[in-house]
Amino acid sequence: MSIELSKNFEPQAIEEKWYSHWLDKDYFSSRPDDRKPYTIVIPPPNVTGVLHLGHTLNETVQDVLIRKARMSGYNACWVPGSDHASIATEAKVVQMLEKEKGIHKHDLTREAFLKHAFEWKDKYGGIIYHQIKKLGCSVDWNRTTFTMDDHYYKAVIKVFIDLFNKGLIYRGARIINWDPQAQTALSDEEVEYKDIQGKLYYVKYKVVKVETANVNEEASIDNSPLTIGDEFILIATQRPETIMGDVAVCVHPQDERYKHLIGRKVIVPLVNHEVPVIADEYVDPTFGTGALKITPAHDINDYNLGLKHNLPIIDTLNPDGTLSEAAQVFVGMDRFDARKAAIDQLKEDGLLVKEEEYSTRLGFSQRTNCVVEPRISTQWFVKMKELAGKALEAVTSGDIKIHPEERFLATYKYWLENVKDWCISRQLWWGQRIPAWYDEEGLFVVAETETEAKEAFQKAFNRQPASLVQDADVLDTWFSSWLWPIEVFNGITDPGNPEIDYYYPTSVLVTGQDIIFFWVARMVMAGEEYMNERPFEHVYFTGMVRDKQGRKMSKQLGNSPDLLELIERFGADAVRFGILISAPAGNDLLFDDSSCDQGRNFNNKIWNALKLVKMWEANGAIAYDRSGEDFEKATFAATWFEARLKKVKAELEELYTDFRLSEALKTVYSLIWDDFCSWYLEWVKPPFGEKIDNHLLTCTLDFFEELMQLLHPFMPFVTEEIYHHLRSREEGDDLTIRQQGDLGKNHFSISAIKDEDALALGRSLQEMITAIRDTRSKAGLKPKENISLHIQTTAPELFTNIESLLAKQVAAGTIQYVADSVPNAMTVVVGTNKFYIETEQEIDIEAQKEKLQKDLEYQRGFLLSVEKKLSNERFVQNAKPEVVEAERRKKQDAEEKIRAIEESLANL
RNA sequence: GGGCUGUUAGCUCAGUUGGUUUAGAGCGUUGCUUUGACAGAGCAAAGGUCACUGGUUCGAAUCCAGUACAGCCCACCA
Repeated sequence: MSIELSKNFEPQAIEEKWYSHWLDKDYFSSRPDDRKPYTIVIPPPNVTGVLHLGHTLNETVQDVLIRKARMSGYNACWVPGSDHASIATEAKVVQMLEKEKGIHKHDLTREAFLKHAFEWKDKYGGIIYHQIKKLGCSVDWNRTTFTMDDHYYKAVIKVFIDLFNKGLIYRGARIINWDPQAQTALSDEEVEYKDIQGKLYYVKYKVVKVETANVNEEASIDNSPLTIGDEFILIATQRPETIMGDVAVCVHPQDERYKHLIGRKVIVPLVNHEVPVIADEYVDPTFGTGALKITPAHDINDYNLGLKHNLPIIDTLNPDGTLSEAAQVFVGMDRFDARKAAIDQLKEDGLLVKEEEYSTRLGFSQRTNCVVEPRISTQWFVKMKELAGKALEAVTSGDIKIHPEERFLATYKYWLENVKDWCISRQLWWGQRIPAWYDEEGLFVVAETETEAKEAFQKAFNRQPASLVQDADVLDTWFSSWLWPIEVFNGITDPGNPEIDYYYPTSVLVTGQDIIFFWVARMVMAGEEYMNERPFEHVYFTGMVRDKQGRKMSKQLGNSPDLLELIERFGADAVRFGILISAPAGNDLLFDDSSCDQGRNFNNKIWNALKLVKMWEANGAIAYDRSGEDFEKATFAATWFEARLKKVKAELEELYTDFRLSEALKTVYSLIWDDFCSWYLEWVKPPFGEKIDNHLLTCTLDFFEELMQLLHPFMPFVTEEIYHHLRSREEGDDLTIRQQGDLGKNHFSISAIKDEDALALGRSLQEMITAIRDTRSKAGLKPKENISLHIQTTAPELFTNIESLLAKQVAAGTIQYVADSVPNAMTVVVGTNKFYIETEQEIDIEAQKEKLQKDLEYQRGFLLSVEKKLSNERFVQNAKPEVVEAERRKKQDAEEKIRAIEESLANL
C-alpha cells in the first residue's frame, strides 16, 4: 500500500472519510448485550442554537470518555438529542415571523403558530447535529431524541399528572417573576441578577391632618373631616412608577421620628389616595428615610407585608409592562416611560425632594434579557421539599460522585436545603401543554385527554361540565429536561423495558456548572422519584469557556469563535486538542486559538513520525545478527520505551479514573512527542543509507499503533488515519473499535534489565546526551563535526547497553574509555561520570572553568541543604526511614559529584 | 449579608495523601541549526524569594489562621 504521504497532515481530506466509515460500520450503535454498559446522555443543546465553545468542550469530554470506554470492553452508548427550549425557541420564532413574514404571534391560532415553530425546528435543528458530527463525536444516531418527540411529550404529561395526584403539584396565585417581553412567568432560576447604577428618589407623602378636638376620641377619628397639612413623610424609592400601587406606608414601631404618625393616614402622590401608616419591625430605620412605601403587587417583600397586615393589592401593570387602568395615571405607558413621567409630575407637584445615585441589583430574564417584574399571578408549582430530600441524600451519601467534588458539593447542598417551590407554567405555546381542564366556573381537573377529563370531572364534582377548556399554558422546558436520562430509554412511558434496565443509571453526566440547579439537581429528583435510583454515577462539571481576556463568550462582544470555522482552519482533532488541553475539570478556561495551533502542530508531528517510519520500511528492513551482543545493546531503546509505555499507561488509567482528562492528554502528548519522537525514534533511526533491523521495525510499528490507541479518544481522526497507514488492515479492523490489550504483545527486550533500571538508565543517557549537546552548542560545534569522546567512569558496565546510542553524538568520531583526565579537552561532568570532548577546535579554558564552577556551586548549595537536614537530630528521629535513607544517598551522590567536578577543575 | 474558589516563569496553567534533588508544561523570549520525518521543526539557554503575614512540623508551593487582591454562586432592604 505504498502511497505518497503528503508533506503535512491534511485533516480536511480525511475527517469526512472516517466519520462516514464509522457510521457505515455502525460502530457507534449500541444495543443491550452481556457486556457492561457505559452510558452517557448528551446534555441536549437548544434545538435552535449553534454549538459554542462551551458545548465543544462538553462534547469533546464526553467523546473522550465514551471512546475510551468503547476501547476498554464496555458497551458504550452515547445518546444524542436536543431540547425544545420553549421560551428561547418561541422568542426566536416570534421574531422570525415578524421580521420575515410580518406576522404577529397573536394574529395566529395556536395550531398555526406551532406549525411555524416545527418548520423552524426542522430547518435549524439540524445545525447542531452537523456540528457534533464534524467534531467527530461517536454518538449513537439511532437514538437521537428530541424533548418534544411523541413519546417524550407523553412522558412529561404522565409525570405531571402523577405528581399532581401525589399532591406534589399545585396551582395557585403567588408572586412570581414575570418576563414582560415574553409575557410569561419564569422560575427563580431563570432570573439573573446584575449590578445596575440606579437612582433613589425621595418623595414627600403628605400626612392627613387630624382635627385637634377629636384627637382623644379615637372612634371618631375616621369620620372626622380631613385636611392635608404641611406635615409629610419622606420616602425613598427606586420605582416612582409603582407609587400608584401603594396601599400603605410602613415604619419601624420604635422609630421616634414616626411613632406619632402610626395609625394616621398619608396621601399617595400622583393619585391622591389615602393610605394608612403602619408599623412593622421589618423596616430598617437606618436605611433610606426609615419609611417604606408598600406596593404588594410589585415587590415580594411588600407582598409579604401586605399579607401580614391584610392590605389590599393594586396591580398597576399590564402583562406587557405597560401601566394598567388601575394605575389611573400614565395608563398604557411603558413602565420605564411612566417612571420618567412620574418623576416629572412629582417635580411639578413639588413632592420630589431629591435624587440620589444608587447602585442596586436588578433581575433580568435569562432568555429575553429584559428587566423582570415581580407580579402576582396564578401559576402551577412543584412542591420541592420532599423531592429535594432524596436528591440531597443521593449526593451526600456518595451515591453520586461529583467532580471536582469539593467545589460543587456545597453549592448543590445549599440550593437543595433552601429550595423554594418551582413555578413550572409558562404563558407560551411551544412546549408540553398543561393537562388541566377548566369548566366555565373555573373548576378544574387534571387529565391527559378531554374524554378522561370529563370522567374525572364527573367523579370530582359529581356533575358534567357544560364545557371543558384546556389550560392554555405550557410547561417549563426543564420540566421535560429533568426526565432526560430516563425517557431517552422510554423509562417513563414504558417502565421496566429492557433498554432502561440495561442502560440506567448512566455512567457519567458531563455538563456546565451553570445548570447545576436547573438541570442536575432536578434530574436527580426525577431519577429518585421515577426510577428509585440515581440517574448517573458521576457528574463531571466543566468550566466556563472564556476569551483570552477572561470575558464570557458572547455574541455582542463577537468573541465567540464559530466552531465550523475553527475546524476548517485547524481540523477537528486540533480543535479538540486545543480546547481540552487547557480545561482542567471545573476551572474556567481562557480559550485562545494558539492552543489549536499546538494541536495542529501535534497532528503534524505524528504525521511526520509516520513518514519517517514508513521511509525505513520502504528502504527495506534487514535482519541483523540476532545472536550478537551488539544487537542486544542496540535494542536498549526498545526496552526503554516499552518500560516507559507500560508506566505511562498505568498513569493514564489513574487519570481517567479521576476524570483528569486534560492531564491525561498532556501525558499522552508528552509520551508521543518527547519520549517517542525526540528520544526513541532518534535512537533507533538507522544511519543515513543504512537499513533498519526488521524486528526493530516491527517493534516500532507496534509502539506506534499502541500510541495511536492511547491518543485515539482525544484525537480520533488522525489516529485512525495513521493506524491504517502503519499496516494494511483487514476489513473491519479499525482503531475506533480496537480493544486495548489487543496490542502490546511481547516485544524483545534485554532480559537482564528490569523496567526500573531501564528507565533510570534511559534517564541518565538522556542527561549525558543533553550535556554533550550543550557543550557542543556552547562551543559552536556543528552537529556534523566529529568529536572524540573520552569517558572516564567508575561504572563501565553501565555503558555497555547505551554506547551505541551515545555514539550518535560524536558524528563520525570515536568513543574511548580512559582512566585519567584528557588534556586540552572540554570537560562535562554528568553524575560521577566525566566526559572529555576532543575536537579540532581550540577550547576556551575560561568558559570551561566558568561552567564547571557554576555546577560546583549548585552542587555545594545542594549538599549544604541535605547536610542541614541530616545534622538535624529531630529529622533523623522523626522522618520516615526511607526518607532519611534517600537523604543519605543524596548526600553521597552530591559529594561524589563535587569531587568529580573539583578534579576536572583541577585538571584544567 | 451568606457561601465557594483562586493568587506559582512575560502570558495561560499543572503540581493527587507535606520529604527524588534548589518547583514543571505549553506559548512567548534569546542563541545556534535552513541536518534526509517534521521550520507547523530540531538542539540548547534564559526566566519563579510559589500574593503577603504568622502558625503547625524535623521539614510547607502543599496543612491551619489572618490580610490583600481577583473571580464565581446564593440571598435580594425601600
